[in-house]
Amino acid sequence: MQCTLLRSKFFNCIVALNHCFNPFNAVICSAVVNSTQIEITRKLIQRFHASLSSNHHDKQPQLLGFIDNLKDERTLQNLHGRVIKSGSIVDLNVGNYVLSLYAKFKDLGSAQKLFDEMSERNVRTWTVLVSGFARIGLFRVGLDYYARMLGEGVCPNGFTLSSVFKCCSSIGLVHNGKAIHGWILKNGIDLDAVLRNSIIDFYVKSKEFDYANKLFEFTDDVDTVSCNIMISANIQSGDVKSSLALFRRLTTKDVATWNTVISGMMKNGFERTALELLYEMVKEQACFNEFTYTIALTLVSSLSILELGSQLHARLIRLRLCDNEYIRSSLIDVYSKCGLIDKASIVFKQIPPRKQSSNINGEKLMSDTVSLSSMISGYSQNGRFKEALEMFCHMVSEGIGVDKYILTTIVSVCADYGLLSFGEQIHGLVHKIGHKFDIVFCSSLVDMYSKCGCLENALIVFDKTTTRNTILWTAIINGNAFHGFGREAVRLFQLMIDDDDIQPNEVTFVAVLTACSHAGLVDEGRNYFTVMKEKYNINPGIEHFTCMVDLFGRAGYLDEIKNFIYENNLSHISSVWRAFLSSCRLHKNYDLGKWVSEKLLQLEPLDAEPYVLLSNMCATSNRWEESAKVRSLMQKKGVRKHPGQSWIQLNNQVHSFVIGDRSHPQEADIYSYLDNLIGRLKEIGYSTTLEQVTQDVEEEQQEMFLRYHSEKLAVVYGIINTNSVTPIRVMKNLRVCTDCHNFLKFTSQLLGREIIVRDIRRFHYFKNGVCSCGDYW
DNA sequence: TTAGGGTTAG
Repeated sequence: MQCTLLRSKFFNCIVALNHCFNPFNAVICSAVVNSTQIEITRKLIQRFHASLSSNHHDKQPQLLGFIDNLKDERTLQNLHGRVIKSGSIVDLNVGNYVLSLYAKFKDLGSAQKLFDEMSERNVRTWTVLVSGFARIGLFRVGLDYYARMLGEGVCPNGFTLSSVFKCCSSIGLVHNGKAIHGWILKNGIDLDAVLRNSIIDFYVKSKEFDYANKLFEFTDDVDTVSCNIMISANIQSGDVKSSLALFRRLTTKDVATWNTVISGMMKNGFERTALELLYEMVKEQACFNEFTYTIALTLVSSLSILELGSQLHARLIRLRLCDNEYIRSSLIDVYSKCGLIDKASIVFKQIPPRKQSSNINGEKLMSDTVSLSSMISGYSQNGRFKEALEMFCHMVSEGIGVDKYILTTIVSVCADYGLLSFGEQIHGLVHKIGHKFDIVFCSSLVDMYSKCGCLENALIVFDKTTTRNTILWTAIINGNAFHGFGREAVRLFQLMIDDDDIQPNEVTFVAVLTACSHAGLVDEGRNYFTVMKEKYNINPGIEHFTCMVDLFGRAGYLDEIKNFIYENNLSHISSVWRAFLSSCRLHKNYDLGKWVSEKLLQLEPLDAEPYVLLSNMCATSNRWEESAKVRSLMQKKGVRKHPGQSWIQLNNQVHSFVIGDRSHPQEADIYSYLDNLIGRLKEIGYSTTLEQVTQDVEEEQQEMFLRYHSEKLAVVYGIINTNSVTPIRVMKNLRVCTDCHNFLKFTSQLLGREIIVRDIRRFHYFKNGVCSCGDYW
């Protein structure tokens, strides 16, 4: 019934369309066809157009009106082609109209073609091109047209100049914008509201807030748009208070006012205030637009409020707004940051087949690069490095342009995954394609080189980065801490504060406390913990408390830890007990370890670590029965140990191993070499360290548990596939065990090989039988 | 006039 009604309504529209050019019909027609019969309507419009005789040129503007309403680019192209073919152009107004529609449809390639065909041009013709290119982000091309326009003696109008100001502010041509403003004043050109607001906006975006303020103050007819720009100006200059005050004073708020203030609060770190304002907006029944939804989703993502994100998603599906690129990428981000990467992937896969816009002046414009970037980053945030890398490689092989966001994410994937050679290639690629090395990318590079074992390269990148911030400094401090250079990390921390006058943040203190802990600098660590609270007003978080426990524990101050935990009300924080337990193991304090594991198990009954550490400690003290009891309890509760995994990158491939792994194509060579190597190592003093074997079994059998640990397999794979001077770099997802540590020391001595192992805590450099950690890890 | 993706710890 509904369908018949719709069809009859549709039929009437078409009849009306065929008989007259009443725009009212076009609106009805557009409303119906938007959701149902757009293809048929398009054909009818084309047929209708074809039936027009050449003396119907006066009808062309009306036809263009239909096309405009229907957003029908194909018919526009058809009309354009037909007119060219018939040789009957196009009066200037029709030409300008078609041109503006191309610009509206963001098809600037066709616009340029038509522009070249036009025998007559006026200021509007030029302005469509200037503003069209500004709208799609090709600001330099827009300015080129502006320069050509001036060269041909055409005088710009307010619309042209508005676009020119947008181009100038977008590519940082502050002087040029100021010069044009001077020219306007000198020539007494009328500043209507649109042009005036464009100039204020230009000054705001160029961070010339004084100029913006002056122009705003001298404005008699202050409108909502200029107030919105000033709210944004205050927010950008960090004056949140003034922007909120102006917002509250404004009686006629539009959707942009709300959007500006909500996104401004969010960008300044006041997410909760932003959320309250969003609810206030709903309460006041202000209408959302696509910008509001994007801002709301970004807010949801930064606060990880999955439920609100899902509600917004449902509404966006109902409103058919999910095809908006901003909304889609924000949705992907919401699901990624809330840990639902598969849901993010579903949203990503709903992108229609890749649209590639015309190739303009050698620049390929790709749609939805940001969604791709969000997806890569989502995979990375959710630990799915392989998928992130695959997606990146796919982009490169398809010739899809990568930008600084994607490159930074990929470098950070290389850091987490320990892929030095891949990370180096990205570094080289950025050099080659001439991307600017911004500070975010550099921080990511410093971190990558540190985490891949190349602290020298991290230092080179750090030294070359002249403008430094807290994150860059923290990355290099942390790199030194991770490599065991605690004193150097502390020295850098002092340099950062004293010489560079950069404020440390909470992460910097985690790095410096870790450095103190690994270097045994107990007094310095205590001092920094106090300084953090008293001088920098940073309240210690879980990470800082855990670092302090680790600091005391490594230094053997086990009794002090107990007091520290209770004095600071930390008994509910499992990471603190975990660090305590590790210290008990390190100092072989079985009784205290048992007590600590019980505490930890009360908090984390499903965490494998306390069971494993406790059972290891029992085994070390030959309390096999107790050790077995712990293991059996673990099994009964269904707790599974996180599997140990080691990997090595050779020739652009990652080779992963687990304990006793037989899946590698070279497994026969690996095992035979390893067995032979262990025999040779025993001749120079290596013996199996049994303290980490947790089973009550015969000694020979115990040794077998250790013999094929994943790091041994990965290192042997490296030895047999590289020349004798290449350092072997292996990554491990757990802490390296005592036996493997011994094995690696003896191997480095026997074979004269440099072996670098990154475990979950730090780097170990094995050379000539010695490890850089000093057997303290 | 208002919108999206990237870096340091865990």
